[in-house]
Amino acid sequence: MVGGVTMETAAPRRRTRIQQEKRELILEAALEVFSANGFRGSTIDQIAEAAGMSKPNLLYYFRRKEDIHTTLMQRLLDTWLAPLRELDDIGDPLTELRSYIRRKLEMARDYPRESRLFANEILQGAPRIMPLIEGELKSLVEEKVEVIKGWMRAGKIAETDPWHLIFSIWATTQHYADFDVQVRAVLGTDRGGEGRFEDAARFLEHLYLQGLRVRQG
Amino acid sequence: MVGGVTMETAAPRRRTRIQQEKRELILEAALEVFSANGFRGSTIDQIAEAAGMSKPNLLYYFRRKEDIHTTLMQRLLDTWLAPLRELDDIGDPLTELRSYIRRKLEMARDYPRESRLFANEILQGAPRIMPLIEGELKSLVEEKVEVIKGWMRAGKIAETDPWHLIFSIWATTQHYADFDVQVRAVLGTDRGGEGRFEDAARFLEHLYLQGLRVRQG
DNA sequence: GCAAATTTTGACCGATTGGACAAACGTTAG
DNA sequence: CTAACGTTTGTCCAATCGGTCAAAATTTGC
Repeated sequence: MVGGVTMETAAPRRRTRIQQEKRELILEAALEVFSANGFRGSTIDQIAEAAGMSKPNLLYYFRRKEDIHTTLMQRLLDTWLAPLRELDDIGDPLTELRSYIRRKLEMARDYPRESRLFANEILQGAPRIMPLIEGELKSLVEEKVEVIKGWMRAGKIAETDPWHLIFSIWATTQHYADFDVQVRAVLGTDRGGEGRFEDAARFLEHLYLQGLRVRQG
Repeated sequence: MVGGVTMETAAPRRRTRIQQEKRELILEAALEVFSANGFRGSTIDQIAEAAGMSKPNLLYYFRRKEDIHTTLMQRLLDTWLAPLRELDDIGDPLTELRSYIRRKLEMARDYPRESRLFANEILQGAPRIMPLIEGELKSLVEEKVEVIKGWMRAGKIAETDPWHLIFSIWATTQHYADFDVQVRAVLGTDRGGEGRFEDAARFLEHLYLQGLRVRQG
């Protein structure tokens, strides 16, 4: 087959319709299983069952368990960093930051599995996505740190550490996905319903808007 | 032995010197292994090797893998909640909160393994410590929420949601233990040294003190 | 010093795991 | 219809897992 007229350009083979569909099915199932049990805590059998297929069948689409995980992580990082990418120079700084916080909190509410998958990976020392952290993520943060520094220099928001500002927004918002069971258990049945995200949004908005407001005098 | 003069009061047998020492050794090793790999990701062999003994020898002191984990978690929760227990009515509210934040951040710096062990357990849905969360932890938080509410009623700090204030303090401080590799990678070699905890402390102090200050006007 | 109790070890077991493989099955283009 | 290709499955394997057990080595109480 080497040198054949219809030969594909090296590695990334074109996929058939079935392959595309089944791979999506597997990734969805794997997200469910991995986020609940971690990488080592999840078995191929669990993922295969969640995807409604046999283990050898699953291994026909992903040759190794790790391949599923890395594919998942690569996709994840893109959507996960989207809110930060939108943080832009135009518009009022406090409004921009408030929008960013709200978007991050909405992601924690609507995509908790993605958040937990990511948290699991970082907790284990990020053995499989360290390059992405040191590359894509780091440079994006550096870019946005400059934006925030600009706001501070212009006297639009209080002078604080932009890096730790970003960290604290990550921490406070993702907390509601990663530590969800604890949050719900502590709040109890009455306060722990769906309204908890509204309460959290209100609190965080207050904390950050007043905390970053420029102090007069 | 039953009915002997020196009989122990039922279940909790007194331990020999060797048992006490070896159990401590095992728990220390297990903390290292569990916090790095999670419960399912850790093997008894790993723990045994880290403790410098053979697997059957380890199983002589803890009959099941889960026993090690639960023992570790029970001890952990006590020391972990100590800073919150110290949060007291006496003294200036903002000073009390600042001390609490500082203590929590110091724990993240000095006991990152404990933090990660806890995070791992919560991430997996807290299957082994849910009772402690719903019991001891919940009632402690409820108690401290009342303290904070008192401060708010007295006009000492801004009126916000005390539950989410506590959550956000947990999130922002533990972040530096649980997501340590990410924090260090993003900050880079120059800013990611030991000084990062000082920077974090300064930022969090600013954020919370100004964020909770009573607004005039 | 010695007997009883405690501690340590090597060998072993059944269950589960990630993955390989060839055969069987289905689909599709000509 | 049929040959070629893509898909699915049952079976199997070696490695690893948590845990058992009896025997050996050691410590301890007297």
